Amino acid sequence: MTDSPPRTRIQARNRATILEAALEVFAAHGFRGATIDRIAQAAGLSKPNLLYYFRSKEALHLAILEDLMDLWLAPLRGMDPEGEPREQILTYVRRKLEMSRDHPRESRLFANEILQGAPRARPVLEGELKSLVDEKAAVIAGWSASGRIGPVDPHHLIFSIWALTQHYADFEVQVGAIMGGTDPYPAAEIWLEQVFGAVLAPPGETG
Amino acid sequence: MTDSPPRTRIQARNRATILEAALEVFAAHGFRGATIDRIAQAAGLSKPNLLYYFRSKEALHLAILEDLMDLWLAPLRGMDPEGEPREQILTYVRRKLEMSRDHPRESRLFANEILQGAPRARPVLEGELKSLVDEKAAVIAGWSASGRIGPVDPHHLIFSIWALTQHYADFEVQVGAIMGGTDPYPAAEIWLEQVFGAVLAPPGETG
DNA sequence: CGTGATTTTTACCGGGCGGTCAAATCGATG
DNA sequence: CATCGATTTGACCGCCCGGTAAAAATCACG
Repeated sequence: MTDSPPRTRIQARNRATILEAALEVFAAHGFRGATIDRIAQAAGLSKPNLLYYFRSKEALHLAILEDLMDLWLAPLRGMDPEGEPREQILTYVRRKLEMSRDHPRESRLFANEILQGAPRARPVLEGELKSLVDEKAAVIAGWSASGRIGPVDPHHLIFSIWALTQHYADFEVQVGAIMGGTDPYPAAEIWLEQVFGAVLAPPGETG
Repeated sequence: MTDSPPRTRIQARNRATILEAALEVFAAHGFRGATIDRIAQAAGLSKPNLLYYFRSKEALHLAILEDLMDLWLAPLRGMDPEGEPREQILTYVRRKLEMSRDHPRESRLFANEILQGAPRARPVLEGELKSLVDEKAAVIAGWSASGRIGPVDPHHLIFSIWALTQHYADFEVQVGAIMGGTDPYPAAEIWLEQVFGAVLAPPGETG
């Protein structure tokens, strides 16, 4: 009754509302810090009513995680082995940065999960994520070996892209405290292009 | 009775033990996820006994935060305006990476705090941290303007150093899942030197 | 508009958590 | 070894939280 595609209009609407509210609350307070009551309130429902749609807090969190995975990995999946290497990687960087700007809650929810030791997401990390990363790392290694980009450590390059882009979402408060009221994203976009442009440049070139 | 320098040997020993245990538990579970009971147990004390040394969970967390601040900002403070620019920055990167390797719990505790919106650390961010960062950013800007390093955005350069180095502590589980059992730090050190070396290079130079 | 399924509400439970209190124990000092 | 402060313990409180049960309200459909 709680799983499987929604059978009624009400179910579809409420499940979506709940997921949205839960994303907000989980991202802001982490799993333990979030309470069903708060999520229900944010969704405009009573607690038992929410539990009518999701068996448990755990199930709700898991549902979000699954929903998010596709969105989250899309930019990396979109990196085309047949494309122009430098452009592919810089596009990946740009799309990841847009992800932080447009979906900071998703970023913080993931960050929370990983920080706590990924108690719920570990299978995904070791399965889907690892194989995708290994696949794309191989592509980058190929580009690097053929001299189309400079010599790079593909895995650490990917880590760097994650770290640099997600930082603006996950540590938003800190960035904000230091930058005052200034929106960091325009400058960040330019900066990240500069950083990765420099790293990817084949030896002997100058930007 | 709970504040001020410890008056007895027992107090000094127990306060230290508690802080150590609390660091462990707070880093692993966040503020809300950590329980006084768990911390007390990890410290080998009873819950009321712990509360004899720290008035409340809040006070304990705050004490840790204060204790940590010096350790945490030391690498940035150590950046010498009179030193050789490239070396100063690369040394900062190296020291920050060592911080992630040798003090991952501290890193994760901070990350947790910031992620939750820095409810307890915000004053420090907007005061001490901001002024230190602004000061060092000005130094870097000077180096950049005088052409001793390439043109960089000082604030975003600092953010990048934080993001890249802390990533290895805060997202350790994810890095571990992808790298298998391999220790990422040796490769990370080389990689980060490569990255920042490339970014800092004055135009026209080649590494 | 009646009827059966769906949705929502009200009331509640058991456990855990932050914190208190008073009594008991320990430990240094004379 | 007596004494007094420092330390530790056990018992407890009130609140919140995740989750349940069953009745009540609502809805879709003939």
